[in-house]
Amino acid sequence: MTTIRTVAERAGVSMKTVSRALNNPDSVSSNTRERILAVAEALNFVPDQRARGMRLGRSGVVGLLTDVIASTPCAVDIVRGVEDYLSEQGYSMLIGNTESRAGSSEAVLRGFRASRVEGVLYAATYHRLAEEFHPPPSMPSVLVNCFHSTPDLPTVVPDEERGGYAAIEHLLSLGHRSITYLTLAPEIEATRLRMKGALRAMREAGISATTESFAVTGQTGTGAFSQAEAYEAAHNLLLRRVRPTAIFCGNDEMALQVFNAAADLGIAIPEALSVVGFDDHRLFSEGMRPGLTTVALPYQKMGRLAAELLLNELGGSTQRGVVRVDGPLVVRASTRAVDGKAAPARKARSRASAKLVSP
Amino acid sequence: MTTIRTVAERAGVSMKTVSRALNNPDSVSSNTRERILAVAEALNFVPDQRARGMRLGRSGVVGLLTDVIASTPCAVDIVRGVEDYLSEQGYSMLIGNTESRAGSSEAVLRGFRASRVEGVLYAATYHRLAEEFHPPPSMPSVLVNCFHSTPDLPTVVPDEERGGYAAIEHLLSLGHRSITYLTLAPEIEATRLRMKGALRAMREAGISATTESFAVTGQTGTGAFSQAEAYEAAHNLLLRRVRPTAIFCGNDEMALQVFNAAADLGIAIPEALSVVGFDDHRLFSEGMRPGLTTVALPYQKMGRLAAELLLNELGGSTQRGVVRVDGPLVVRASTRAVDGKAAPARKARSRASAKLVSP
DNA sequence: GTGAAAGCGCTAACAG
DNA sequence: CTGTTAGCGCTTTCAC
Repeated sequence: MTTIRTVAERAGVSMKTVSRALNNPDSVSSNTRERILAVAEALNFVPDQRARGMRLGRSGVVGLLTDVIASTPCAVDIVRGVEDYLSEQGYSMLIGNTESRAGSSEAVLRGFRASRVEGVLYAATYHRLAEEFHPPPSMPSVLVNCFHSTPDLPTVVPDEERGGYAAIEHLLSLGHRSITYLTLAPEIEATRLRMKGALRAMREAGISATTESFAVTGQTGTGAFSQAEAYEAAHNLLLRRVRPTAIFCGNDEMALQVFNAAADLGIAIPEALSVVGFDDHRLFSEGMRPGLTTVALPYQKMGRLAAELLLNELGGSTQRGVVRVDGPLVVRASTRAVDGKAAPARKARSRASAKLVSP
Repeated sequence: MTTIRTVAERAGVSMKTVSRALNNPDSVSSNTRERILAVAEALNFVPDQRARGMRLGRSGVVGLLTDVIASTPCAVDIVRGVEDYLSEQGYSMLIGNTESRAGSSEAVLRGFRASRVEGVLYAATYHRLAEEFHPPPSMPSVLVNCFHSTPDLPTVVPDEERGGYAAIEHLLSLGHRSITYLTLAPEIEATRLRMKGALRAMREAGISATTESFAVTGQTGTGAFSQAEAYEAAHNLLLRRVRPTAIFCGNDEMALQVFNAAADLGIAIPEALSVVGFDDHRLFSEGMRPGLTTVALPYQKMGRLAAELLLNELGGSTQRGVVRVDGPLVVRASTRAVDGKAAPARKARSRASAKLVSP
């Protein structure tokens, strides 16, 4: 591996001049600068980030700590967003996973400290309280897709309330009045917030609704086996004497179970029933027939923003508190006006699903 | 940040003795060792990996370069597998994404070189030829889920041929004789290899089949919009005068389109049609009704193995060539014997889906 | 505009 | 068994 010394010798200057030519070009005569850069290029010289960092007192590395990233595949978009921004800013990203070490993040954080990361991002698989993460003092931290009871940490989460509002507002605009919310487990933060937004939309439309009259719990836990529960809940819901004309689901998987239950009962979607999902897992929402209208979770944007907050904090900013990021409602073919008119498509990609409707 | 010097002073020994106590405990009297470790613990001392690496001539860091990780969420399991093994071995992992820099991996690799990574893993989103990756000389590299025309690189890929064989063998064991393979785009490597395995299974059962008689192309590209194509292909297939009793699909999304087409035509799965998928995207395969029998892609195992190969190579081993990793056939409820008997469940988790069949 | 020396935190080689 | 010296590759004084 060629070093700055080799470059200096080959260019006939001192090491420091090479260093200057690379880091502060203006402080070197353009003559020698060109020569140095040419030599560096020819030797394929890349300065050692570690040595540089040691001298400068900053590593140029940020650590990303994730919980069980596997269970919600789309959460990788968080990682992408983080990586995008960090690389734009000349930072490198170390990544570590809590799961591998039996739920303890201590070992990973120790590794991060050993690499002298300048800050840490803690990303959760789903929006939740993350008390298990103990932000190391002297290591600026930002929470992504989770939050802390002591909210003095910068935090980036999806705007669940707006999501719930947007979904219900959409259904109301299509003329639906008999709407049910098939929720995720009630103890989940997302459930509470989306409910709030959904009820607000109902109220604003002059429809009286309470949590009790409005919600059916489709999922009592966060495990993988809850899809059977969701099917049963949807099935029972669709057998009610007064059947809703629209169902808003806690996530896209649950929407799929609503599709399944509706198919088994001979209820056509969207003709006899409109369905809205949440998350916009594209494999689902574009693959289902009809294409699923759903609220997207803005994971990539959240990742970017979180990285930005962290780097700002490293730069001296002290912005604290929670930032809520808006996710768009993606209208596809699973929602339709009660009088039979199709919902207006709002996104280009809903065309693909539209084609699926009448193949 | 406390350094080894502070620890040395507090413990009343030299820096080198502290170093020894940490890295080569036996070379220090147990007496002073205990004292040193206690002080280090109390000061929350973590040695600077960068300084250590500079001195030792090894960074303890490996780079993982991915292409467009977003499009196939389950490929994150590769990352998990890699991270698991690396952290077990005391390595850190830098991660970089090609996509962000307009398809060029040069910038990311430069960053890796700057951090003096000891080796690089290149992971692709789907099994394919990856000529765009130019393994930097002097940086040991391993390919994951992709391969190179000059096959002197260690390479880890799924055993597609065995997967195709396992799927068809399963259907044959259920008595199916009229089987069609709804393939991914024919130019994809996976298609060719699975076809090979599938045809071998047919031949061994004494059934004559050729690519032409056996295959229907359900997807001509790798883009997201191909689901409409898959639906149409499935639809046409199911309208044939002699309809197959079983369909083997190129992936789980296509299996979903087969479900959709079958539902629209009033064909019951698995009673009148058995369906096998590929990938085992669990959100799909467990969420579909009936649960989808599918061949799992062993991404996590592949990641682990690739990391292992890389570390071995760093240790001097020179194992070259392609390693194929086996993925299990996960039997759920979408396949059934032609005479009506249910398929024997082979995995515990198929119980969940089994419940979904008769809720 | 450029160079010499010192030091970031650590450890291998050589004393003692 | 333990301490001293030198140096990994780089950059910041402080001279010239």
